Amino acid sequence: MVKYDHTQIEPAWQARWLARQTPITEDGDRAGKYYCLVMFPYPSGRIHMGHVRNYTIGDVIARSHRLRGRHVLHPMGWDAFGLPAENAAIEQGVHPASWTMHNISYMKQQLQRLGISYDWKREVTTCRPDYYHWNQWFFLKMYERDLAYRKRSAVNWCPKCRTVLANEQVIDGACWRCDSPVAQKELEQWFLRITAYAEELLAGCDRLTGWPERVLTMQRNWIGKSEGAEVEFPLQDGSGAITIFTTRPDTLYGATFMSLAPEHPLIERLIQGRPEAAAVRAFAEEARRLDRTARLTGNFEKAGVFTGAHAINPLTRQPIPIWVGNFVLMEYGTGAIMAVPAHDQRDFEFAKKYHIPIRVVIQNADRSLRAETMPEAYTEEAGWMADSGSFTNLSQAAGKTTIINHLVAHALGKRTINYRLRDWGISRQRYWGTPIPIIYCDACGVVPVPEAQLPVVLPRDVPFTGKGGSPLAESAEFLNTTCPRCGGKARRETDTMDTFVDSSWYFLRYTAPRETAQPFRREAADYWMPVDQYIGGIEHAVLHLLYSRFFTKVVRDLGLTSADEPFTNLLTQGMVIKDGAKMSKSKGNVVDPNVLIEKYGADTARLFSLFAAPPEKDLEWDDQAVEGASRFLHRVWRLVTDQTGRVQTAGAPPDPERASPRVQTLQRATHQTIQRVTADLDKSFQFNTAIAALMEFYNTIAQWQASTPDGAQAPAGDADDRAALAEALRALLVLLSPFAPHLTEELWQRLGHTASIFAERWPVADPRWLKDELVTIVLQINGKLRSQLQVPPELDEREIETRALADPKLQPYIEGKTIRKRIYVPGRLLNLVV
RNA sequence: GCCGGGAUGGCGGAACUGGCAGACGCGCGAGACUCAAAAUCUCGUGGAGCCUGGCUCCGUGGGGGUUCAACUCCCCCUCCCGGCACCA
Repeated sequence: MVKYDHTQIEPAWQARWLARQTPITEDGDRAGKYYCLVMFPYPSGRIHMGHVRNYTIGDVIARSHRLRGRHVLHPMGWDAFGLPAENAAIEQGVHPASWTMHNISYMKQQLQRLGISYDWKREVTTCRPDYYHWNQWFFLKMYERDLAYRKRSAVNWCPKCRTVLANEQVIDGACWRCDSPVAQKELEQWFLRITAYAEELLAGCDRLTGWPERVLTMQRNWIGKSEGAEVEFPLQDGSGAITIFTTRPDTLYGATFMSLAPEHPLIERLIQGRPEAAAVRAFAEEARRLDRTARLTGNFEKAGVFTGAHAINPLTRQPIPIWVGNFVLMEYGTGAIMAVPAHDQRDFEFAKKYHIPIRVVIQNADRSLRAETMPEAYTEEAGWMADSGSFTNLSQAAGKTTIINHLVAHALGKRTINYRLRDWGISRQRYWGTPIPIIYCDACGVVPVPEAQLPVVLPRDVPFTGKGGSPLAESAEFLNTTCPRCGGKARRETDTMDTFVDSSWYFLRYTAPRETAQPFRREAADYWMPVDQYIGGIEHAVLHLLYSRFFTKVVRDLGLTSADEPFTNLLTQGMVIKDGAKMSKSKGNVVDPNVLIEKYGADTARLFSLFAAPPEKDLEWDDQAVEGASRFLHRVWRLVTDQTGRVQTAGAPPDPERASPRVQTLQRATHQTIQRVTADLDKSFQFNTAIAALMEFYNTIAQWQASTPDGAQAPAGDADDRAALAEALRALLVLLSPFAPHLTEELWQRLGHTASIFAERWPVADPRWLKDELVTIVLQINGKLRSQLQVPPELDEREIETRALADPKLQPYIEGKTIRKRIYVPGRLLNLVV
């Protein structure tokens, strides 16, 4: 017998698959298209176990759909711009381009060693000018449509990465990449107007039924829609008004003061010449200096200062004091709020602290609220309007709409919607990214680079000092240019784009990766898009997944494709854990995929990473369980190679009617396994149970084989027996092939097939074999299991009951008792209530 | 605080639409092979008790409920993971 030697088999098949020039993307086309995409990696150096798991999941999905006759697109590429390359340049003196390209070729080779079936002819690398050309092109299109704009604003600054971060890239006040605390900085920045799509991005969440609920929740939270009204509060001195945003216009009669953000532009005018002026300035100054992380977490003392000025409550016509509050955010709403102590907990505390009146204007169900005795604000959106002029006694809900209508009718305010979502700041003060295609001319101002001059190529000779500031500004050759409009002296924008721009449309580029005249071809994109199955980590729940949805909508509105959403189904796979923690160099719990592949082979690595846990859950690494996966593959190898002689010349298996009981047993197992594995893959990618079913199937075949009558052992043994075995082994191999492609391909050839196992069709379960010959009927007395009955499935209820009543094990329970009720579940159980 | 997800043997995890809880794998125990070990193969393996065929009771985070029957449905609670959070 030949031993299973993955070191021989795997490289040989990888070479043959690669050499076979048939474009795998064009295989199939019998049952429609299927676009299977796994988030492309940043080429950081080498593949880690998380990648192994991730790409294996994608490969099993792609291979199984191909076997089932679909036209499958399964591409791979590189998210190749980014900071690590630039840091390597600063630390080791390697150019980011060489560092990146070197990593790509190494990681590509690693992916090939895993036997992942990518269509490498469609490989996309974002740091190449043929790709980022189109980043620039999209930027210009957005600029034309006012979806890209420049503004000076306070931005998130990571002091370690020495660059700006988008709001989405600040996690708990720290940099998403390096965890450093984020500072505020005033800078001129380019923004993409993602807020123009806020409503559509939010509404789309309801239709993304193929996405995990928690990702949708995160996106909804992030967009943070709140509906309400903007209301004008006239200043008492008649010199204008303050506009506030509120979600509770029904509480307007209870507004007893106002608060402005410390940055609010109106403050200076309000305090002009008042005795409070100095104190207010000092307070605002201090509030602005408040530690950003404290401010982000709300972890500071809420305080305010009275400006001395008053505004008029537009409904009560009463003057109310205007304060400045350190908790009011200039970035949200209008930077000014009306404060209703009785119905907002924060306002309540503030009013108590500064002795400001509290007015109850919404009563609870039993109308028992009294301003003097309330221990806390009543914030329920329920109850009855009180003390609210003509609105008194309306229900809270009716009051809300009626008051909004009243405000609109009297031009006191308007219905508005506010979003938490901010525009996407994309300027980065780093080198290794897409140059922003803008030119600044002293005469003409901001001038976009004409499309014909794209791409604006990233220059290679730039000093990497690590001192901060945009490295491109150091390159005189890049910086100095002529104005495309007037031909005069001008300089280029030296910031580069956030790398999330690159990954926001790469899935479109895969549909026509070598296109040179446009980002992609419409027919190709319309054929393949949307991605049927997208696979990646949960860490991109808001970042990449939100940006990609935004880009897709922009691209659609540019008339380039008809897709509304990029990804129909999303699978977020769990992390790979060892010793209770995420694998990381600093914790020293890393398993190197190369070592694993050398020792056990890619098939074992693949099988284990799918078997140990369902894909969405974290996977706890277990070296011993890896051995288990390897053992299973060895057993399959031995079983098939031992039986090759008997199986090679076997004919077709017999019909159920004329098969011997022995043959029936195996046939039934074969078809039930086909059914189970197919269902597990279809349902929700339950690879773990699919593999378990294959293991059980192996166990059945091996036991069946061990019980073969002596005479049948020979190659010329019983024909039906051999035919059933042949069918079982063929099914076993094909069903296992997406998981363990090398082993199954090799065994397939050894069974005498000349074509690849991947040219095979996925087996279809024959319904005639799915019925059991005997079913077990559970016998219960009062719902407790007391006995079992083996009966043919077609046996009727009456006969089963007769047999049950005769069952000696039931006698102690039914003797001398009256049967009050019988519950019969066909094919499952009979429950007698006594 | 709000939202989402979760809790099942020693471990990873199964269980259709309410119908035999613990599939499959790991580990562990016993045996076979071997001079021996490794590898491999066979059998056993939720807990407790009676007893050695077998039987009984308990058991899916905790407490109640619905039902002939609950890991599954309903109510309350605890703990864990993730997200959001002075957002007006």
